[in-house]
Amino acid sequence: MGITSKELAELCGVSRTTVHRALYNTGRINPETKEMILKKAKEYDFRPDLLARGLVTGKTFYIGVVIMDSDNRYFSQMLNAIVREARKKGYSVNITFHENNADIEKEQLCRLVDYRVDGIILSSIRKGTDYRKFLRGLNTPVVTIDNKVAKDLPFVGINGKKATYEAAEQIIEKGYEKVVLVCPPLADAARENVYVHEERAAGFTKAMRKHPAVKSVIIDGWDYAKKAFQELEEAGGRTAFFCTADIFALEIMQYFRERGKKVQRDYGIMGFDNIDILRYISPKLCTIYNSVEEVARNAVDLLFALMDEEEVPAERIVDYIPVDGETL
Amino acid sequence: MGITSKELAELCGVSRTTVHRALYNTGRINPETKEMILKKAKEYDFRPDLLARGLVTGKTFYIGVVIMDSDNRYFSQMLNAIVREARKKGYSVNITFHENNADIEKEQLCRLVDYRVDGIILSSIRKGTDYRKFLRGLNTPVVTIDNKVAKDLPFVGINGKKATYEAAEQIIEKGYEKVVLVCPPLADAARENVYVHEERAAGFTKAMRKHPAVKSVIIDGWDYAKKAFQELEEAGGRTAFFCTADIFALEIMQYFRERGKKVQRDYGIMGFDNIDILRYISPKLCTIYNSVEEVARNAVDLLFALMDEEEVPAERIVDYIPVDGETL
DNA sequence: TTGAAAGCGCTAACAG
DNA sequence: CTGTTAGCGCTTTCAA
Repeated sequence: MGITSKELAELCGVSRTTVHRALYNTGRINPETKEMILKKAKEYDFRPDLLARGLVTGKTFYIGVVIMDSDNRYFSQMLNAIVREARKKGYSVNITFHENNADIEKEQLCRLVDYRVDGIILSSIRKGTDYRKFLRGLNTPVVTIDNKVAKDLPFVGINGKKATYEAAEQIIEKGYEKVVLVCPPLADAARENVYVHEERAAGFTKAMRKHPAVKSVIIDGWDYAKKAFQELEEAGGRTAFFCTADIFALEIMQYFRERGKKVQRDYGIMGFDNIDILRYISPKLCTIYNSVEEVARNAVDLLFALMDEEEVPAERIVDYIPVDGETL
Repeated sequence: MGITSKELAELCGVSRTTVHRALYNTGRINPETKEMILKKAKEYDFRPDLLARGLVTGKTFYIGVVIMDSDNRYFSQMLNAIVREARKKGYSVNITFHENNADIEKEQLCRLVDYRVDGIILSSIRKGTDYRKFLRGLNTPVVTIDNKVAKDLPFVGINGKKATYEAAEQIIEKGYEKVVLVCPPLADAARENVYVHEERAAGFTKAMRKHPAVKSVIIDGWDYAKKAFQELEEAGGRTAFFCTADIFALEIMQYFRERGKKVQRDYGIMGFDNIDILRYISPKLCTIYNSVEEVARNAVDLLFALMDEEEVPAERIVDYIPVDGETL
């Protein structure tokens, strides 16, 4: 740290108030004193203590982010976009991970509030009215992303149900006789908020009901690759796997490859999210673009609106975009 | 925010000091008053204002991180590890990106200091004694990672030179008659700190000098995929590409695949870093594990030592680990 | 046009 | 064992 405003004031032979006025053009001030103060300020490289300012103004120009972690490719892209957006508006980002642990999530949220962040973006693993009450009790604007926590909490996400509905239709059109939904998180639905995946599963089942002739299977749980392989072996017609996240698709392709199964020849597969690493994967995975940048931008935007206490619609649904590939 | 310590004191009918003593076991206090205060504190969910505390104690329990961005897979893994390590020690992380812009880097560093972070981890794009002076002038412990900024600044990284030296030897042993080093950042060496890549290039050239019979080429600049392809076409013997980052290798493999070249049959290739997405890439890329977690752990560790004003060796070199694959 | 004084919420030295 | 007081560095009335 350099010099304080008090020291600067002494150096200039004026009061702290005058220094303040010179620096922030607030109130009337003699142009000459102002210039003199600015010169000295530059000379001594005065920079205000942001902690002290935050304490008195009640604004820290910080936003807090609580997500699972940044190992997950989707989240690290999200984080990147959030930091960028925030910076544009002069905000810094305080990042924390809950690591899929409900207690940690709560703890981190409290900590952020105690640091007086101006707002929070949260991808929660919790849900329900109790938790909504807790979030409200923080007395800090919170925007939820990905997983919806409760109906009336600000939320940004995509319409996953519609996306998977349409995708399933498309798969069926291609003539697959058996379509397997791979959705591991469903197994955790009792303990965690897996809204994102439930929505995607819902779209799938809705589509399958329309086509009773096509065989349909749902796989949940984290030994999904093995289960998927069994389904492929049993077969009973051309089989496609629809995964509720790209990462599951990649794991399965890997698993199948090691067992001599070739995509397109032996099976079809589709993912969801269009994470950036797909660029390096061959053959190109069919997927659905869950526009991270768009979600991030909207989340930050909505958060700022809430911080300004604007009356805003509490929900923003961003468009998804189907991405063509070579795996169906 | 909930209730303040002053309000809590009133509620309990004692002074703020007593409240403080009850909460933090400091100094003598009547067990009964203590219990009473703790009970009330819990009842009203008192949590101290961390900003105010930071202002008075001079410690914020924040560390700042300045890296390029979290699009880069290496950095997002790094970030993840740093946040984890920091949390273990009760610290939060304030994350900022410099986006390869020297001015932004400086600005972000200042901002972090003005927020009184207790220490900073920096992957810089600058170097030299002037910049070292600037960093010293921040009066905040700074640990540099990846790129060394100046000799006597705390630094954590791996021995890239030795790693590439050994790797090059290995490639040559496999009988390749031409080895191409792909190191795009070298083209930016005048403007940026590209220490990491310079080191890796140095190890390569050192090895090649030992084997004058093997043809050796160096490619820099960001149209490297095209250039690499030209080298392959010209050939003049079995050709291997040694890339100073996995990501370059992936781009090249992609580029070559689109042009009908098959790895191992038509060329050999090796990367550096062992980023996590390689797991999904087939064939498995030969590479060198740049132990992110290890680097992160050491960086945080070293930073804490500096913050405690311990006399510590300013440099920690972490081991790399060669990773076998199917691309040579 | 300038300055004095209060206060943000906390900690810490010093009295009682 | 408890309370008073001062102060971290800033902003913001209010008065001169």
